[in-house]
Amino acid sequence: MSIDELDGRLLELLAGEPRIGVLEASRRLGVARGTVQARLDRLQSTGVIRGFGPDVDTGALGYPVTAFATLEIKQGQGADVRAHLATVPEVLELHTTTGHGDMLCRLVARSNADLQRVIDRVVGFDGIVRASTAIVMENPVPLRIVPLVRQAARESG
Amino acid sequence: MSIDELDGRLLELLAGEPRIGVLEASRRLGVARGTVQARLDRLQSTGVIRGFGPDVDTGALGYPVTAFATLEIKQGQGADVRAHLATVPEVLELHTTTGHGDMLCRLVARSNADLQRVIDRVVGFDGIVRASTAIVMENPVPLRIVPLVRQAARESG
DNA sequence: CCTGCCTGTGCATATTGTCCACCTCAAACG
DNA sequence: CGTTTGAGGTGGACAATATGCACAGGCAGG
Repeated sequence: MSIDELDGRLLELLAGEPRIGVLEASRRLGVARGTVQARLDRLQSTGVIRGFGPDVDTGALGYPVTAFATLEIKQGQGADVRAHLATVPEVLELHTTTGHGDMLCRLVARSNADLQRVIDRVVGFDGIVRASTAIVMENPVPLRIVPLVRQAARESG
Repeated sequence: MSIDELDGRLLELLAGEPRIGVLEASRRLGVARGTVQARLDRLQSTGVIRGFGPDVDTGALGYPVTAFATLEIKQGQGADVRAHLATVPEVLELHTTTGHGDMLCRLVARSNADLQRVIDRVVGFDGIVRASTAIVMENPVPLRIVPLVRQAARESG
């Protein structure tokens, strides 16, 4: 289920102009519409493309502060902590990791002051032993997949 | 730029079924098509919705390993390091932060062994003093925005 | 009263999903 | 070695649907 060069170009095109339709894509890629349709279907059914969810800017939503928190969890409390964090809207993402901490989560808040409230809510839970927070100042490389897709496509051909 | 309750429901709907069109959305929300169109336009022009980029699963692409690396940067080398990291396809995201490290980046790799290669490439650069890596084992809360959107919508009404 | 927003509606155009027959290439098979 | 088979691409067709755009009317708050 690897990606070939055409898939790569298709993904790249979609990443650049997501609203473009199958027909327009086929024109730009210089292939038949059915081909694009088939590729898209395959990419979606193999799970390479999970979906086309709207890309929401939390800043514009009123949550301009982003932070990452590393959490240390009490033995055996993992499941409880996960459940707890899942109930906090400001927790956008949660990973369990190896290394010094046990979990890493991405938070947002309305302000630096508000971040304190969010953190209190996050760590105000029994299973969490320690938390260390890093506030994001700049985001020089926003989440991107095009370079990786390009590499994946190249390595398959 | 805040969000009202209708915007919230629209975003939620789009997040759940991104491929649905304006017409279908208007049916589900019980409002006129023009209204949905206007709301969508506004959400996009105010930047709340950045776009509808394809949600690519790096695992399905052949990069099942995710890791977060905290980097400590030599004074004044920030710009160079940013430029360096931007050239590494496996760097999906990069933030500059407060706290113990100076930067935090999200990496992917083809395998744990491959991760070593990626890390070597990332830290094999003059401006980087120290790096500590946390490998992601599980992702109990994948990137989500619905709960936050719901809260933002509630707080505006 | 006026402005902004939503509604319901209509229209011409473009796109979609889904068929089909045909072609080519490469791999599997006799 | 020649042949069969299958997968994938092509170009074209079709009805059904969605889109962009425009319009007039209703309703609320300033």
